[in-house]
Amino acid sequence: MAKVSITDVAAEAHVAISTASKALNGTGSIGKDTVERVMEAAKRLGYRPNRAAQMLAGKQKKIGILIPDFPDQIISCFEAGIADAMEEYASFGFRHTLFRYDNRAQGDAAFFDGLELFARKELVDGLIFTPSCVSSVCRDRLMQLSIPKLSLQIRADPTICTSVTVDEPMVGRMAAEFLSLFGTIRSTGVIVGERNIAIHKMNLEGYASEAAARGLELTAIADSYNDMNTAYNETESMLQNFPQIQGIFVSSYVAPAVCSCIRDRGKAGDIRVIGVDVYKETAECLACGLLSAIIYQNQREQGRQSIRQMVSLLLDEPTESIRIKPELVMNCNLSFYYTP
Amino acid sequence: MAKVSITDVAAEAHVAISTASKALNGTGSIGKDTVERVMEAAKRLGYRPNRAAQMLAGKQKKIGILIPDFPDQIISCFEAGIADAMEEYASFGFRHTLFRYDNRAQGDAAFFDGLELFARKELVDGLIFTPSCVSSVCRDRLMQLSIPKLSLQIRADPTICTSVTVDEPMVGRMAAEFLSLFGTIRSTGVIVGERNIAIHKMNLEGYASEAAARGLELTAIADSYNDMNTAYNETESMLQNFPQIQGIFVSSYVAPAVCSCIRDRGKAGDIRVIGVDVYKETAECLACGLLSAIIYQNQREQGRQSIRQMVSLLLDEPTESIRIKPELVMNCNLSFYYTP
DNA sequence: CTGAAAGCGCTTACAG
DNA sequence: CTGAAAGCGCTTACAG
Repeated sequence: MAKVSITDVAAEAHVAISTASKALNGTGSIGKDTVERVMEAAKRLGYRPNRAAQMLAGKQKKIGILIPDFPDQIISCFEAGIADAMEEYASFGFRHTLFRYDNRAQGDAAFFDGLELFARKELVDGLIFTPSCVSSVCRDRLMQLSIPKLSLQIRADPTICTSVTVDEPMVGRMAAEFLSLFGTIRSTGVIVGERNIAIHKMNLEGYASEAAARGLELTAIADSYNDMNTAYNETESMLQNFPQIQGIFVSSYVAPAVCSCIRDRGKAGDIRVIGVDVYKETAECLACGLLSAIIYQNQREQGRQSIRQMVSLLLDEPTESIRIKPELVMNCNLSFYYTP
Repeated sequence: MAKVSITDVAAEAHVAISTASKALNGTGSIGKDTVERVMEAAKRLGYRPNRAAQMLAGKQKKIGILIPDFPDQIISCFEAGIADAMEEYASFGFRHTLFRYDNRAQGDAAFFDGLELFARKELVDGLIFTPSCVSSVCRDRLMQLSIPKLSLQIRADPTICTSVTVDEPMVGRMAAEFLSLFGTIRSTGVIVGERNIAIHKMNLEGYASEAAARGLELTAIADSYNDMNTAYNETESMLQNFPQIQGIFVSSYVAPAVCSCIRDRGKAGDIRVIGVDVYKETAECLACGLLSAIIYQNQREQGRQSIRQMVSLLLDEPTESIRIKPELVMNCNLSFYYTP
């Protein structure tokens, strides 16, 4: 099976190489039947384009990345994964520009500004973004962009583009199974980010179903609105109102506040807490035992895969949304996930 | 920062492009001072070779892979990871040939045959292998091969080549931490493959140190010699001689036999078992609860990374041995690791 | 709508 | 020891 090149395809279809190239890529204007003939020839011969040659001949592709800037430690994980993958592709001719928008600003203004930056200057060939919004305005604006798009971290409407996210329900399920392992826990509580935001809802649903299957009771649910103080207070009232609770799952990055509250109330050791994501504060809680485990949402791998997907997109290969697997972090393997 | 190419380097060093190329790659024969001048120019300009162009111009690189054929389900995981990565690199011009040697045959004959196959025909530019042996003969034979080499799954003598393996001690440590989570387990046993084989020894040492740190007693150790019947019998006598044991770590793929024995003796539920690696039988034990968790030695990632490393090696980039992180598999996330 | 030609950045015979 | 030239497989102005 000798390697078949575009020259072979062109010959087989009785056209010039340049014509074959245009037909294959859908660029320029070529006769409908010519396209058909070339496509058939390519399929018959089992033609697979040589990426190295494509990169060398075409202009260098540039990937634009638009992500939030808070919370910094977690966003940095995405960046690390992106850097990982880019290092690999950079030597093949891919470039990238990363822009962080202020996701604590009023509304979605900062997100749109970032979008304009990339779109107006036409300086990127593909865009990876984390939407700050679900509004129809956002949707429309994104639809206007004719370059390949990919949503990172937050699942986008599939009619807009494919997504790379963690498997959200699995995060909750793993937390529930973990708490059930102890055998001694019966009543549990969950502190989510904000119940009616899709991602947190999915976390919660996963937790609820797995908890039910394992005989764990879901006694109380509270929203932290991603705020440490709120989380502390909600934990306090949860402990007061439901003294039977022995396990808590914190599905956003406020687990340290929950741990503080439990320690302050002298309940450390009595209540098992499982949080999400690995960063300085959760790592410390895990090390000192206030946190029994962490479900790592694998931001690094999410970042890495988003680049791979975008490269495929830019090379016209078909792609599908993917769900990255969460990983359970205990004390001994923490070093694989976090270095002070 | 405009992209700097070999043309720029050649100009800066006042030599022809072809001379610059040879100097940079150490091919052909060129004056010592010329090489120096080119190298300096390259460094000054921050030259980074374009891989796409290298692949296109050079002859297509072929990677040879020589791995055992037993146990099939586990070796297939390595293969899957290799296929993953090759799919990516194939479109850039890399090829590969995989050969499985019979690792249940007499001595190391089959391994050497495989080695000869690749070496004699000179049909590969780089070799990834899983050594069946640690003999000095093996060592010498490998040293003779002048192509880039990489040891997969089993750590090779670093003077021979770099390795891609799991973090062996961590496998044991995670098992110990997991068993300690229950809070009710005090006395534990370990069933290893073969105590004086390096990889199993490292598993055991990791387990022992983490167990000690967590107040777990390491009551008994037995060798299974990777044989199901032996494992069954060893478990039987362990249960008999040490009835106080409440947790068992099985560090080779014979966990199903250990589970069977425990079930047959009516001890299911009383003794927590944690095994390694995900395949049909362990997946079933996990699903039915005989196994409480599995430490996945991430063969797939090992396979994937071995290809990436080899690609780097073939492109003359520096590499270091890497230790892949094991992952804890519970019931709910089993689907990420195994599909019937 | 189609094709001949230049060129992407490199390596490798080949000739000096 | 050094260099001029061909060519890897593609894309993209450019000319018809």
